[in-house]
Amino acid sequence: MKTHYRTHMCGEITKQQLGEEVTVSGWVQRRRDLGGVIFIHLRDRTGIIQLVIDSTKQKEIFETADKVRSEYVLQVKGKVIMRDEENFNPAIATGEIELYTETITILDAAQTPPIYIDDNDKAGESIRLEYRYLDLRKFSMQEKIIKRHQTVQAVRSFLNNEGFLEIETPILTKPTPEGARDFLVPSRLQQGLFFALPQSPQLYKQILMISGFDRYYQIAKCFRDEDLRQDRQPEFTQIDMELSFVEPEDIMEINERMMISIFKQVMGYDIPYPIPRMPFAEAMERFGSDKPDVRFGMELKDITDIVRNCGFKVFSSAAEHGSVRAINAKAGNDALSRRDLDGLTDFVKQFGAKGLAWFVVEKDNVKSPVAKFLTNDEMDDILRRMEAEVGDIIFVVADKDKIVFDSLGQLRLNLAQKLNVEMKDGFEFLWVTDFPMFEYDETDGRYYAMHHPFTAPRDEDIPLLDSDPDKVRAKAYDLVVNGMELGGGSIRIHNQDLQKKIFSVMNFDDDTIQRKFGFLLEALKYGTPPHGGLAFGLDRLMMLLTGADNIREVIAFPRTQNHSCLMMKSPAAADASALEELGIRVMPKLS
RNA sequence: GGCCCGGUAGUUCAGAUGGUUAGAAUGCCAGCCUGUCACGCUGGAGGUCGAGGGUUCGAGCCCCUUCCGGGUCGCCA
Repeated sequence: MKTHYRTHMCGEITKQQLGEEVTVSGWVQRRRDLGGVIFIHLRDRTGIIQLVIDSTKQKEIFETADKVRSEYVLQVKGKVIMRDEENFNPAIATGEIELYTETITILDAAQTPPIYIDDNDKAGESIRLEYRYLDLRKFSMQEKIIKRHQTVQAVRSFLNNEGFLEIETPILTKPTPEGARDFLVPSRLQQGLFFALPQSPQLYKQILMISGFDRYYQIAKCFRDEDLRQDRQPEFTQIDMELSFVEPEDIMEINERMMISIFKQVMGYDIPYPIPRMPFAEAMERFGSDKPDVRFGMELKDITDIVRNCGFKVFSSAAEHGSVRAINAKAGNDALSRRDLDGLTDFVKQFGAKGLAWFVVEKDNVKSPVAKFLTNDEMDDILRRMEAEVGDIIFVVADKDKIVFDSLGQLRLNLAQKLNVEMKDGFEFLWVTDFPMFEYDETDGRYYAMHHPFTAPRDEDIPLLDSDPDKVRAKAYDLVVNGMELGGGSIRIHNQDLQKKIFSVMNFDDDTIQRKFGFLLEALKYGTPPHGGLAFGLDRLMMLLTGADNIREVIAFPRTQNHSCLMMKSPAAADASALEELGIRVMPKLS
C-alpha cells in the first residue's frame, strides 16, 4: 500500500528489506527515552515496528523524537537493520529488526488519549464508546472489523457465483402493522405523513421476485425501535436474500453451503454437511426452546401421564390444561444448596411458572417438598423416566405448555452454566423447521403470524386453516447455532386467495388489508412465481466468528441501551426551523 | 414499563461501623539515564466522589428524586 507517505506498512517489514531504506507512517504506540537513545514503537493497522534514534549521531532527529508523545502521527524514513540477538522482541512480528531512523516528520501531534491503545487496556465500555475512534485503533478491534469485511466478501462472492443479483431497496419506506415498532421519519412535503425505516426489505424482495429477478441478495441495514439486549441493536445488518421457484430444501441447501464457505474462509472451521434439521415441535419437546443449544443434553421429559391422577393438585390440574415436564440436572451431591434451589424457583417465576418442584435423589431416599403427595409407584416411575441416579436433582414444572417449555428451557440453560456442564466444542448448527403459522394472543383475542403474514403454510395443513389454525405449520425455517438464532426465513404465499385467507384468520378486515398491503396484493395478481427467502443477522454471525460476547464489539459504531451514540451524542434536539417545516411541535415533557 | 448491578483523579479501582487534609496503581508533567520493548530511578501536578434535594454537629458512605452505563423480563411479526 505504497503512497506518497510510505513505501511499506509497519507490520510488513521483514528481514527481506535488510539494508534497504524504507518510509513508514503511523501512530506512536510508545516512546522509551533512555537518555542517550530513544526507542519509538510505530503502529499502523498491520503491526508495530521499532525506531531507534541515537543522540550522539543524530542530534536533530533526536530533538524531534524528544517531543514525540503517544498517538502522534509520524512519517519516518530509515534503514532496516538487524537487532542484536539478545535484543529480539518476540512480542511483535517485526521483533528481530528495527528501523535506524534517518528523518522524522510529525504529521500531527496528539493530545494524551483518555484510553491507552492496547488490547489489554481495562477501560470501561462507556469511555470506549465515547472515544470509539481511539478504541478502534486497537488491534483486537481492527481484527473484528476486518473479519467482518472478509465475511461480507465471502457472502458476496458465494452468492454472486450462485447467480444472485445484489439490489438495493429504499430506506425510506412505509410504516408496517404488526412486528416491531418502526422508526418514523416525518415527511416535510406531505405534513402529517410519515416514512418508516425498514425493519427488513421483506416486501421489496418479494416484489423483486414478481419482477423476475429470480435470485436477489442485499447486505441490508434494518431498523427496529425496540429495547436492546446483549445481541440486539436498533440498527443492524442482515444478509438478506430471496429466490424464486424454490421449496424450503432448496433454500436451506444453498445457505448451508454458504455458511460452510464463510466459516471455512473466515476462521478455517469445518461445518459438517448437511446441517441437521429438527421440527419445531421436537425442539420444544426436547429442549423447551425454538433455538435449542444442542451442545449438551439435560433434555426435557414429559411426565404428565405419570402424575395425572397423583395427590399433588398442582400436577394433576396442570395435566388437565397443560403438561408436567422435568429435566434431570446431573448435579452431583451438594452441587446446589437449599438457597440455590430457592434461587432457581425465583428464576423460573420470571417465565411465568408459579413454582418449581425439585427431587434430590439420595441413596435410599428422595428429598422433595412434594414427595409426600406422591405414591411410591409414581415416584419410581418418575425416577425411571428421568433415568435418575444417586446425586441427581430433578426439576419439574407443571403449567400450560408455553410456560412449562419456557421455564424448563431457560432453566436448562441456566443450570448448564451454573453447573459447568460439559459441552461439545465448536459450533453446533441446526435447522429448526415447521414452525407453527400462528400464535394466539389472549389479550387481543386473535391470531398473530409467528413469522410474518406472508409465510406459506404447509400444503397438507391448508385445510386446517378454518378448523384448527393452531395446528397449521408453516414453510418456515430458522438456522440456530449453539442456541443462538442466526437467521430464518420462509416460503412466501404466491397466491392471492391463500394470502387473503391468511389475513382473515388473523382477523384483518378488507379495509386494513387494502391500506397496509394493497400494493402487495395488487402485485400478486400479475403472475407471481413460487418464492421464498431468508435473512441472517450479520452482527450475530460476527459474534460467532470473532467470539465476541456482545454485539457492540462487532459493530464499528454501536449504540447504548437507550439508543444513544456516545461519540456523536445522538439523538439530539433539532433546529426549531426544521421542526417548523415538518409541522412538528415538541410538547414539554409531562412529569 | 418492571427487576438487578454499577457511577470516586485522565484511566482502572480501594475507601468497615457516617468523623481530621479522600488513597493506590497506571497514565500525565519535570529531572537523570545509550539497548529499551509494561524500560528504570527521583520529584510533581491532578478530585463538583454522576446531578439535585433531605437527615445529621458532621455524608463518598444513610434516605428521596433524577441522569448515565450494563444485564434481564416485557417487547423484538
